[in-house]
Amino acid sequence: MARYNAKETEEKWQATWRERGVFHVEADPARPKYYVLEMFPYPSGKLHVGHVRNYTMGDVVARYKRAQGFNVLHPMGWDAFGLPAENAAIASKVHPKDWTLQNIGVMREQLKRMGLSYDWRREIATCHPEYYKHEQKMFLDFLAAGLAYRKESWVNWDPVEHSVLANEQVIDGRGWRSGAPVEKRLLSQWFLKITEYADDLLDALSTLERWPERVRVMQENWIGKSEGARVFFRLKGRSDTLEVFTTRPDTLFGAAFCAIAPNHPLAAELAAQNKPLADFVAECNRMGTSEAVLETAEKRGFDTGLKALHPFLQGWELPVYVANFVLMEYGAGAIFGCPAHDQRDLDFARKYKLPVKPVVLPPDADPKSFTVANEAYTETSGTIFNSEFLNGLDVAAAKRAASDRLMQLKSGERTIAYRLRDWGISRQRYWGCPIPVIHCSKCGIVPVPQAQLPVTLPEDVSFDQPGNPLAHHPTWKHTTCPQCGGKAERETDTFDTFFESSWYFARFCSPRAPTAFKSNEVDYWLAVDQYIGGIEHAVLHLLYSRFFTRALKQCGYLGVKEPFAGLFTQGMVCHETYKSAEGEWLFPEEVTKAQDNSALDAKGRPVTIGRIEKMSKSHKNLVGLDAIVDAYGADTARLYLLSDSPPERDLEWTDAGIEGAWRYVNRLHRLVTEPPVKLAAAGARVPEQLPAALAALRGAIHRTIRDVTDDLEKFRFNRGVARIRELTNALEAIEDDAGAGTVLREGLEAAVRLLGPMMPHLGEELWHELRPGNLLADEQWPRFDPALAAEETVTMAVQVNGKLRGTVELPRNAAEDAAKAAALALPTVAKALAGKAPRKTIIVPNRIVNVVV
RNA sequence: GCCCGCUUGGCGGAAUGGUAGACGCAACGGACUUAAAAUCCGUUUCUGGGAAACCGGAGUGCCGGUUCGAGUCCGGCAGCGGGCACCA
Repeated sequence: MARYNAKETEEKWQATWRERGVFHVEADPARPKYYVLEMFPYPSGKLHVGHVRNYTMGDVVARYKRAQGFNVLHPMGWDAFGLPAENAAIASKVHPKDWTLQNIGVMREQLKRMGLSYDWRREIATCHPEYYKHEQKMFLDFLAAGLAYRKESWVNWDPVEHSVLANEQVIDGRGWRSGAPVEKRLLSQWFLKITEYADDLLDALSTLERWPERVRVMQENWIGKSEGARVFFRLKGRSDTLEVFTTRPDTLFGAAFCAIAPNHPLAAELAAQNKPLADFVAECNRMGTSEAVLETAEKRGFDTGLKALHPFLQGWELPVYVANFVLMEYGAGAIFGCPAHDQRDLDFARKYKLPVKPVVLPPDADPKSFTVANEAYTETSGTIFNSEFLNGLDVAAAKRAASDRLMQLKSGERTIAYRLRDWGISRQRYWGCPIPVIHCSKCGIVPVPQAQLPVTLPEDVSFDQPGNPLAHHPTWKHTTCPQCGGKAERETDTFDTFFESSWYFARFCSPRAPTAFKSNEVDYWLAVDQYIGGIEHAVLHLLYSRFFTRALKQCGYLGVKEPFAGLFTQGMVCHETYKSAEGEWLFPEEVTKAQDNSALDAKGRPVTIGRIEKMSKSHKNLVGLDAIVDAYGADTARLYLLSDSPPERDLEWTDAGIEGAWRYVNRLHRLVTEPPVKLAAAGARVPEQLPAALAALRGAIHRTIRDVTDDLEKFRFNRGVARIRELTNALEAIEDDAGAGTVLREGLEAAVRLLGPMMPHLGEELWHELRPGNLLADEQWPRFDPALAAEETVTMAVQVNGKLRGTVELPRNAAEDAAKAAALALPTVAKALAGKAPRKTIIVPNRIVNVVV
């Protein structure tokens, strides 16, 4: 028996699709559109099977929507700027551009072998000036609109990457790529005003109905909105005030101290005349900010001797401390401490012997005896006491009353604080988009005139010394000031690479347009209807893109503010890990597994089988894509990636699993090419009257069409595959009878069409076998007949007191009396009743009869 | 600490409040074969009785509740995973 020749077949149909331009697409206002997009890859080298899971899912959606008549945009490109290219340049003397373009070449061919339905004419790579020149213009527009600005600030410095990182790129105090503990440095940097949109980014989350709840919650937490008040404390003996932020103005009468951040301007001012304070501030700045340090760090303060005057009570003086736990970046960089109702303030108060006065009385507590010992009362239920005009109010009312009084006294106002901070976009790296500004000693910072764009990267760079090659370049940065014509220097920082990925989805609509976007194209295609990618971008790329789209809208580029109407976050592909006796990671192909599941390396030495982890270069637990496609074909890999786990969960890649998918590919191929009964001619009608078994099979065919369609709508690919396998099993078991050939044909055609989006090459091949002439890719999605899908007889479960005692076969929609009679006629039911008369009978039509005694 | 999510056979996983374990993987037994591969058939939640056909009992992390009926809904607990966190 001939095995399916995947390689030959897949190449044949890929050539056909390519020659006929089947997946070329143009905007067409007369047709409904559907934009499917998978997060585009960084061209890091070669693809492994873990990379292609989300492309496969996107392709299923694209092909399915196409078959349903949508005008489907499904593009692919390359997030081509980034640090690995520079690291490769340093390590192996290859130019980042050459390295990147070469990788793109390799990966493009790998993707093409997967048979993905991309319109390859729309391919973009973000490292080309034809792409990045547009974002240079965007930046200048943002600058003009006040959405981009430069400031000196304490930034996250990655000592391994020799560059700044955004807050979103610091994970547990370490660089997101390098894993190195991040240091703080004071640098002048470019920022985008994402905080300007904090409220809108938060509010609009509720409109993203087709986003995973999880991602929305993560963005909500990241934005971190807190409603509260600013309080201006007058300072004794000074004319200025100290501003603090609090979410609990209701506890102002419980205040015991104020504290400011070590890098607060007031701290700097006081330290100038106070050596011990200066030493304390210096010590705080030396301290790391990693999680481990913070966990163990002692809460420490330094009494400045300054006194803050309480806004509500004349003569009440609070000591002002510099404290190591107060952050300059949040709120006002200063707090007031209420020890009774904040655990950290309580610890601080005990340490420095400050008073602890409770002002919120818990429900049922006695105002005369209630005290706070070692645990602050942080709940917001209770009544305010010890608080003058706030006494007797609940917490919410007291917050309002306190804020109102602050306003009256001009000692404060309501405000909202966000955890979100502006997006620092400067990177001290070569392989990125140059920031189009010029530094002039006379004119200051001057934008590059739009007519001079793009500012292109110089190609003749050297990576011999650490730091930014652009800064070391002998000539590139030297230029003239566009304003005064004098000597000036170019900005040598480049954009964070998340800049490029914040608008690429819109560029795909008109990828060769001379301007960034053609309005008729972006208006037609955006927003992306279905976006697919990893959860790791929940607060990176996905938040930046939402902000960027709003900024582009503000500057007149686009009409939409939300880029992605639907989002699906797929699980990762995992694999066992292997370690040699020396403790070195081993690739799966270096390991041989024995029957008892023990493992040996190439030289026969024992190998430790480690945890199942996400496929990654660092763990070497990779399965190369080429080897799998060579051995089994793209369709087998696609089927496995879709069928073995629900798409949002992780999937473990195993040899046995891919073998199982390969078996099914061959089985289906055989079923069509060597059918168990002679197939009727194409287009032959199914007879009206069929033997019972064939009628039942026909019902199953139509139910499968109905249910698989529903599964694809709901991203339940694994369930859909299971249903089609069930149908295949039933078709294999068909017995020859009158009309069998027509029913089998109907079933096979349905199965092939339903599997088409998942296994497009096999689909074309089998469709060609069944219906020579038309491409499956051009066929409509199959329809089902509801009358046929409805079962003629149903199996009803029969319970006595909720316990299953048997089943009865009845005609669909049988009368309740008939169902009851049939159920009571069962001997097992009679036995369970033990002579007692049924008290009640519950009947759910076509499902269950429950006899209650 | 706060906020999410998850917990079903040996494994991945199915089940609009209505027959728990579809579909697959693995394992075991058998057929075909000189043999292997491939393929095909069968068994496989646990457990009691039985030579067998078969007849029973228990079972979806744990405890409780709602319901004629709970994997599914509600309350509590545990474990695992994730996000945020000196955030005032």
